[in-house]
Amino acid sequence: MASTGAAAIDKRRLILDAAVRVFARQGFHTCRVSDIADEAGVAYGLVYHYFSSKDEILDTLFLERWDVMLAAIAQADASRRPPREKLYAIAAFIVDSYRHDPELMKVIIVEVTRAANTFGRTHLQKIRQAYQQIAAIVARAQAAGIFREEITPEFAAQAFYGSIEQVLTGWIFEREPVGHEELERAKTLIVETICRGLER
Amino acid sequence: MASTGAAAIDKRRLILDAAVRVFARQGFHTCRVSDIADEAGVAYGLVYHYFSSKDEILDTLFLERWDVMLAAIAQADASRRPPREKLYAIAAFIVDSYRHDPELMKVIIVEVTRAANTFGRTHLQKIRQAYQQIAAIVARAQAAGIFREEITPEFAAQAFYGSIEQVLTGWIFEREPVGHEELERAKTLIVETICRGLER
Amino acid sequence: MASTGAAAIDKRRLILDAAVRVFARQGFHTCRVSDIADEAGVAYGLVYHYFSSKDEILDTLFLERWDVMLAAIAQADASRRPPREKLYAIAAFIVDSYRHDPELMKVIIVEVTRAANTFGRTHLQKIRQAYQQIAAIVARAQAAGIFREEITPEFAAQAFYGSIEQVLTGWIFEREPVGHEELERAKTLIVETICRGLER
Amino acid sequence: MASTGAAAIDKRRLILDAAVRVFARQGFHTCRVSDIADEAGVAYGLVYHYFSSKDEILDTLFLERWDVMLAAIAQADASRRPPREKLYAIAAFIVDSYRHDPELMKVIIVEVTRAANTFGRTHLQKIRQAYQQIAAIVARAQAAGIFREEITPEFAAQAFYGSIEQVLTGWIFEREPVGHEELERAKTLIVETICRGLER
DNA sequence: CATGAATGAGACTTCATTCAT
DNA sequence: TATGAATGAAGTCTCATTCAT
Repeated sequence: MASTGAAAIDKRRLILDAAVRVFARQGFHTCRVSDIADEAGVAYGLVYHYFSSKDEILDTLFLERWDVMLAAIAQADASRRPPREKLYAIAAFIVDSYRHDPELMKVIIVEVTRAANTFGRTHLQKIRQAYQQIAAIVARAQAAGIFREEITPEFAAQAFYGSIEQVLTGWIFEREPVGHEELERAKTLIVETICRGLER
Repeated sequence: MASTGAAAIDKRRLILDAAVRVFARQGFHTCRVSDIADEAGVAYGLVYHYFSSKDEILDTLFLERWDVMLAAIAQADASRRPPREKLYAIAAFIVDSYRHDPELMKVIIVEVTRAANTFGRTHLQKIRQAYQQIAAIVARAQAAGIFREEITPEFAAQAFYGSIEQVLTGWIFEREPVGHEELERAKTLIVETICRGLER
Repeated sequence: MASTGAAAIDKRRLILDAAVRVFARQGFHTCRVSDIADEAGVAYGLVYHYFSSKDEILDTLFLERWDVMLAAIAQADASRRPPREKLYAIAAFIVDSYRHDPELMKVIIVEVTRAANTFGRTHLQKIRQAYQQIAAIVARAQAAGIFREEITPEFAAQAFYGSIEQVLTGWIFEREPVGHEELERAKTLIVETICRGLER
Repeated sequence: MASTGAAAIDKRRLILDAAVRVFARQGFHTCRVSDIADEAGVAYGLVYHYFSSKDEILDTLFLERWDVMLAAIAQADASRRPPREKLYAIAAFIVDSYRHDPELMKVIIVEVTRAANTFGRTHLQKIRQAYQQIAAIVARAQAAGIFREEITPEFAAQAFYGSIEQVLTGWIFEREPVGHEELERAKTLIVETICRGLER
């Protein structure tokens, strides 16, 4: 009995994971709820037992992951390391997120971040939080005299995050999987380029 | 005959311009073909006289604009100016494109990229061309000893374009229109930051 | 060309008439929109071209007919005849309505009255108007000393209308069509019974 | 055993009573089986332990109550009182039924009596029994020379029952609860009006 | 060119019912 | 008895596309 609890498959999780694969493969608008159910190997209706709509599935996936990222950024900022290392930690986290689950990152970048428009303003708020946290790191680095003042922290955050997202977008639309080497290299290139642009 | 051609309202253009506004407002998937016809003030069926499908309207908008951008990049590259100025010309062109028609830029950034996933790979190819042209500029700057070699041209192009796109995305999702000042400033910030990161 | 306008089949009307037959046969909740389309011999989507929902079809049928009835009651009341004749005119109108289109009356009595609960309060208001107009006739007959004062006009209207509706309900659920004789007889019986109960 | 039987809450009853409230509030078609379970405070599946379908719940409610009414009518008829008093007893029983449980009466009148259509013919048969018993009372009153012969007993029963039902329908769709006074008055008005119409 | 009625496939969502525990 | 997760058929509504005029 006790073991059942542990062994029991969490159908809700099953559905979420299936949704990631289906959204990544077919796109949110192009896929049908039945595709998700099929991919998860559950009955159609069960999807609606756990989620009130197709939108809610995407929302859930986004929020789950984005909150983890906000936490990672916060943690990077909390350390006493120099700003360049903080930004490296953030870049590394995002790149590793892609390595760990490229399909989920594809869904978040392609379907949510760009669609923030159509969805409620909630996501927009969440997304901005990330920029703001990064901007705060930059601002503090400026106050400490490490980064120069000419560049506004807001812009710096956009350049930093935009560069990362663009690199990921490139990988996402590549036909072949990206090698470990290239992933690691990207972390360095991003920080190297942007920080050099920001430092005194 | 000639006079009719000149006086007659170009309905096709009317439809395309209306589509930009509708796509920007409601999103490509959320809007209906009839919304476009209504916005253009033409009959429903006329849309299908000029375009074979809803997709084709988006394709047309994208290709029209993207080709102009590819030309602008090519032109920037063709000049004998130093690389920093070439990149400035490109950033300026994109920012000015936004100033001139923010709704069109919104559609291209938000809707096309997302659709690139679902639609055929044609767009992807076109989009890559831009990166490649930018990367070529970087590569030549490296060969000339102006940019350092550590950063690959491909990544440099992604960082450059990604930064711009992110800035535009920020404006796009802002509720209030962006001032002229900020637009001009963005051009400088982008080039300043990225080029400084790339230069020796 | 001119003839086309006249000859052209009004598809909207076709759908409404088909809906009456289908609602009468299967009941509003039990029938599908496709049943209506099939019965009307039109494409599924056309139903939604003319009506925004299944509910709206029922609404339309009810309002169309009920307004005619309200007009008939008003007209009966407008005459200078004695109250008994006014009530006879009303009973006759309703019975003749049944004779003319028993299916429509079935729909209105069985489906609308029931739905009055679920639907918005609009119908309820309309339905009440009929009672109020009848009650007004009674009230005036009382003032004229023709009907006795003990019975409130509101109750008299309910008894009158309730009797008619019950007779119709009987016919509606009968397997065999009701003969002309019985229809005519009913008019007299209703008025005879109720008016005798109301007169001094 | 005996104590358990007494102490145990009769879940079946709980479900039936909850169904009355839910059907009255939302209508039979509009409510879900889960709404009934929630209202009863029992698990979803338990409803299906006691009833084989949603329909059966409504059937049960109707039959339970209608049989009581048939018995009441039979009892009224069994007495040696004059016909007017018999009819008063019947009217009183129905009005008191409403007083005692207005929601149940609403369900029976709105959802069953009018829906007899959709449901099997069983209910129709039951409903007709009531009319027939009332008609029998009238017929006997005619044979005794108390009621006049011009009005057929069947019509008389319809007028009588129809008046009552209409009054109840009025109360049912009223927003405010009906006072004791009005309830009592209705009994008298109904019998007064209809019997006067029927008597010699 | 222009119109908008007509078509019908397709998607989401609901919910009665079943079933394993 | 009691629970509520699981099933999947069915229905409403949408909307891209076609077509007759």
